[in-house]
Amino acid sequence: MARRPRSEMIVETRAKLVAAARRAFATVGYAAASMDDFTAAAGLTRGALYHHFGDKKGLLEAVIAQIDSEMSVRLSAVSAKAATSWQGFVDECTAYIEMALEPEIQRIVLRDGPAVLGDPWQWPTQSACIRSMTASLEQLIAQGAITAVDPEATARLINGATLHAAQWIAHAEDPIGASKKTVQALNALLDGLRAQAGKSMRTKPPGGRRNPAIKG
Amino acid sequence: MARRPRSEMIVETRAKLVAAARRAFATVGYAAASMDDFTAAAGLTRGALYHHFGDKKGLLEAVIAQIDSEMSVRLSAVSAKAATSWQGFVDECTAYIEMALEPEIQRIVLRDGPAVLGDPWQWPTQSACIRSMTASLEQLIAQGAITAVDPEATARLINGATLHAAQWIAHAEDPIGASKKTVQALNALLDGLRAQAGKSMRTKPPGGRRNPAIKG
DNA sequence: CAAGTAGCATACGCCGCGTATGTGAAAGGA
DNA sequence: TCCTTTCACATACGCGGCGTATGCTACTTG
Repeated sequence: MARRPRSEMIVETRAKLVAAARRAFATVGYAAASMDDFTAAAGLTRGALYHHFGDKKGLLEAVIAQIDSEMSVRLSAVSAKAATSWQGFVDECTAYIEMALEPEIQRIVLRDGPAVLGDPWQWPTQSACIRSMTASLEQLIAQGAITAVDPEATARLINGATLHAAQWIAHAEDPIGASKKTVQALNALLDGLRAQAGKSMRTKPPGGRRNPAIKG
Repeated sequence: MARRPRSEMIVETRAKLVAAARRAFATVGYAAASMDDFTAAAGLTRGALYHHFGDKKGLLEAVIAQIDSEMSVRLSAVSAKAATSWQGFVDECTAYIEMALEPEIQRIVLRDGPAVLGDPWQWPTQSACIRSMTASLEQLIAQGAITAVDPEATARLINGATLHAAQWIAHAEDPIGASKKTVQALNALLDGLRAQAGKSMRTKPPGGRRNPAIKG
């Protein structure tokens, strides 16, 4: 086989471990995932794991960091393609809900992550998404599009609202209906942020579809 | 010592186990809490635990049910003493934040609970708080105080917003300032729900204090 | 080419959970 | 009162998973 430098083997090993762990954590959960099992599935042993990540928690951190960076990329892509800042912000919120509907994100990032690693606000990674939303809000405030609330506090509130709602939607007996209701209610709440001048105008002009995201 | 009937001993044993587990879960967390340790702290052994609760998860369920019922009581007390339905609803939301600031609730109910037991919306207990807020919203809609959004979806959103924000506040470098900002932002969001006629009027008449809860 | 180092595997011990089994005391009937 | 049954709880055992200490091999560096 091709003689490859050590550095490449290392990143490949790390990637294989993270991938295997990610699969295991997503399917059976962090607690039930046996390190012997999923390292073997990656063609390695626990020795490699402890060498690279210190312990099981360290590996979970790496997995979450990976997922979180993917989320950040997706979020910025969504807000970038929006027509107005406000619409971009709303789209970002709905995109958040959509992502939180994915079982992998729910299980690893939203449930096991906080339980094992402590509050997510501590880990620097999660703050990427928060920072993105905070930046959007700051921009909107500067534009005078919304009332002058604290951007970070608002971002946290909206974040929590979307994440929790997503978990409800995912387990609802009628997920499609639940998501529609949620997006409607979310729009109503977000309208509270809009500057008084625009209060009578809803997120989208009347007649248009309320929100295209969360396709049934 | 007094000869007491068996049934009394049983409920006392259960109560001792729940109390000991609650203490252990709150301090070191569910995963790190050794059953041998905290049953011994209660003057019992794991035998009693398995007899009454089946397994460790069963005991966690019992602990959460206990905490949750306490939360329900506190919430309904708050909303009951409010002057108007709307104010009662807002107070309920802020009370939610206050409770979510307590380390015990954060750790057991908000972090370990979902990770071990699955999404909280599944367990019947948590729904008590949700149901309370849903009922408040339904009443407000019937009164025409707020726009006709779906009550349950809205309750979930607000619930998630307050819970997440509380976790942020708890770990913020300036918890007092963070809580003030959060309550302001929450009020702005909630204003989005108010019927158009009242849109110009904020949660409290201008001149009054914005929100008395979350005392600094 | 030799020495050092780092990536990873192997081996061992400990702890914690779950289950199977045992025991003593309360409940119930004659 | 005495015997029997039941049940609350303790004890004993085995298994699996984590963490660490140690060893081996191969790449790097002078």
